Amino acid sequence: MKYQSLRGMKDILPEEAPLWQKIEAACSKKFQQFNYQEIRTPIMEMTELFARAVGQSTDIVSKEMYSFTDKGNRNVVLRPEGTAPIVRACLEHNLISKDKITKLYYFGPMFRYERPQAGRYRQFHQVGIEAFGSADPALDAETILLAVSIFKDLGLTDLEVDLNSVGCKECRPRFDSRLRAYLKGFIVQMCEDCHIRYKKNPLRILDCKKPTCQNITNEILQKIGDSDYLCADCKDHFEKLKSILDSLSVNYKINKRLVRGLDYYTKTTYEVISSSLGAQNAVCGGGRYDNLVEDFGGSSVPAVGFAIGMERLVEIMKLKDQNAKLKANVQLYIAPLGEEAKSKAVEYLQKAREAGISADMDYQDKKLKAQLKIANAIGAKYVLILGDDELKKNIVVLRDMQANSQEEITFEEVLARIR
RNA sequence: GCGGCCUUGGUGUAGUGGCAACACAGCAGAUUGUGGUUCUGUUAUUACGGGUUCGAUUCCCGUAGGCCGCCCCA
Repeated sequence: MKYQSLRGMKDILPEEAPLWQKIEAACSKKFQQFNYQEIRTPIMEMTELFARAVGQSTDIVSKEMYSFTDKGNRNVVLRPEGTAPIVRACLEHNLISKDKITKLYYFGPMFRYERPQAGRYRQFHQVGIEAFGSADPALDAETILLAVSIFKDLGLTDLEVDLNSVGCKECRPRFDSRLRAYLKGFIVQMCEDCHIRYKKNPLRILDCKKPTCQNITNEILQKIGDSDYLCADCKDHFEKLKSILDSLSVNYKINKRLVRGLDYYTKTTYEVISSSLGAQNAVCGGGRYDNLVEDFGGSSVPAVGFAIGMERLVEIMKLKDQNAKLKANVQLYIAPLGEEAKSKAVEYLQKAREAGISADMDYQDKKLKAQLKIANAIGAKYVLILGDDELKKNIVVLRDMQANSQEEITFEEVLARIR
């Protein structure tokens, strides 16, 4: 084979596309119920946008961006995530302010130059939401509930919501230095990556999966207690969020090791994870980002949002529902026999379609037998057979494929019958 | 970016240092214009490039891609 798709990119084939459509439909229905509006931003942005929002030292920015210079010598990237472009668009078009709530959703491809693996692609798709204008934990809860209800609508039950708070710009630095102090004596025993994290982002050490590192952090997590490291405001926010979720009967698990890799998160962070996905188990990730709008030069507008990974969601759906494949359902298949019949068939086909009937015909001059075979394969309900005899009599043979019966009627009667 | 495993028709799988096998799908046919069953035929430069060899699909090296783990995340 001469050409193949680029590494980490994949084709969504007709067989799988209906599943994507089903998911997209379920999402947009929910978004509307929750009063979110769609926004579509370009897939390319200036490099700086992400360096600033996501964080210079994060993996996404430091090694995973598809960046290049365009013909005008601009530094551009294929977007690695959806939040930064939306904040940019909102500020550019004045969509947000601290006096009003703005709720948006998006759907589209994202790009990260990583080593591909199951559930991890270089081009992948996210559906996500962003809600601007309120620091109320009830809004955090709304976003979590929205994600959960989408999964529920899709019939997915074995998912787990992990919840944490990473604090704000007041308490996070304090916690970082407290963590460093705790870890100081143990750091020599820890892994290489944790040494880097110790300097760059000590919170991430909690997220390390190596047993030796976890043993050390286990003790620390116990010492730290429930949410002692948070300031009064963040602690109150976290407590309120938990009680709202409790009152809504949303199941969640506090996971103090949940630290997300994007620098803009403050207070609430959460993930929805599936046990059936292997290492790449997060189907949805989100949280609050109260400083991002201000960092981008806007006024101080708090915000919260999430993103769902489409490929991973599709994967779970496929595991759950092996026979989710949908056949094309054509109502009428026209089978002409001979040249004269073919031109009449083209005319009938167009009339049927204009009447709102999904219809198709043979374009390969196949024998009747072969045409019926195709009609059967595509799941046609009726086949209209048109040969010299029928042309003479100005009627058609309408065959009911399920009932295994057929009759001679006029084309007008066919339309009336099927419609 | 690091480590491990893998790559044979459209799909799923055999197999051997000497003609590449099977199933399913596809297409064609089984006397006139009738499908979903049956039968017959047909469908591959064994991922790509190089090396060893009289001869490589098989052994070796490289490349590409996939999968798994790390990292990270959706």
